[in-house]
Amino acid sequence: MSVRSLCLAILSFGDATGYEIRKESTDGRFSYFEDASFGSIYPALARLESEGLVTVREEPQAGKPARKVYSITEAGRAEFISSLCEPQAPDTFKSPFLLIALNAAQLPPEVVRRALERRRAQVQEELRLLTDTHKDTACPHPGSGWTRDYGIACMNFTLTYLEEHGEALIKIAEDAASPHTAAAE
Amino acid sequence: MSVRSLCLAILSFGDATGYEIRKESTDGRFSYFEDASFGSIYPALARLESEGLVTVREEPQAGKPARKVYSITEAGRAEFISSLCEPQAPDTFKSPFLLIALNAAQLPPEVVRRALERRRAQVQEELRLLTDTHKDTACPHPGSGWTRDYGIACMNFTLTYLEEHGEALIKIAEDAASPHTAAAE
DNA sequence: GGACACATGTAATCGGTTACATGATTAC
DNA sequence: GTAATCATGTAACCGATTACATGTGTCC
Repeated sequence: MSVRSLCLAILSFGDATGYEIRKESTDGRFSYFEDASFGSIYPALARLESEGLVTVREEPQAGKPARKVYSITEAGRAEFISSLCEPQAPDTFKSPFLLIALNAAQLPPEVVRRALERRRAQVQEELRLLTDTHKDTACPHPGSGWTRDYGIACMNFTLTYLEEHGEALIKIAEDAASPHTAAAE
Repeated sequence: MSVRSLCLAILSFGDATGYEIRKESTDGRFSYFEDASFGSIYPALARLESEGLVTVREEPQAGKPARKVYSITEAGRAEFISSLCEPQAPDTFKSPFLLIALNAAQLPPEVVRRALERRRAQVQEELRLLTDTHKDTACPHPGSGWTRDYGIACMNFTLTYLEEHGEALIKIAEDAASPHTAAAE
């Protein structure tokens, strides 16, 4: 998914500035689709405007550059919906954590322990974000409820699994670090 | 994670050619870390060799270009291990499927149904790959057992969730498509 | 006869990141 | 005082993809 489609997707949920789009793609709900930086968002937005898929309205502010609030047009919405109907790309999961886990026996136990803790914290943070969302949004799209529940279920499962099996992974690292102790056990 | 690190990671598990590295990164076990194409792998391998992190040995074959089998050196292994000790990047999950789910109410029910089916098939295929792996590899790294079990657990959970809640998502699309029928129910 | 797996490599291109440029306001 | 948030935009750079170039063996 390109930054272009990302902008369209976010704007289909409501007006936003380039700044806000970046925030949503990095932290917010849309982090599950693509994250992008300013350097790609601003040019994408300008191009979308020249193509008539979005419109801009400037809101001057004292001291700051004027906010440029973008809205999706009918043409933009149509392109977005039709892009969703095309054959979807497969979901991907990239895990630096699993690479550490895979090599647990070659690493110092503290590194493995830290990796586990980082991953746990990350999952918990995502869970927090997901459960927070449901308060403020009064069900704008019915799909967002389903999606949120799906996310919460997966994150909860992961968290439990990590808590239940994390020690086993640390033990792999410890046993490899001092095989004698392991043999004595 | 760069293609460079990916090559080192794969070679730390055993010798391989550029062709094999690509296969493992696209389909195989290493698809959880990064996938890369020939255009990036061959130059990366050449550079790693010039830096002394890997060695090559050519195996001539009749009719085909000679296989260039790469092996990791001690220096390469050291760099790989030390890269794992550095603060890890967060795990990421990118889901074209969830974008469709999020917009279920705006889409034709068949599109949603197809998306669900595609995702289900994808998870099942990953599961098959994971369960197959455990036969042929006679526990080379202890970490690979843990990683595999983790993957199987997550995939199984996802599969069950999709089977149990898929219909609800399709219903969202159907109700939005024909609100009268929904009201009559 | 055509598609696909094997096998390596280069060049053009492109999408995106990083760094730069600018600057007020608010919180610690 | 210093960091973070708000706010936009450009230019240099870079990593990676795509397409191209070449060629055999095997399966359908």
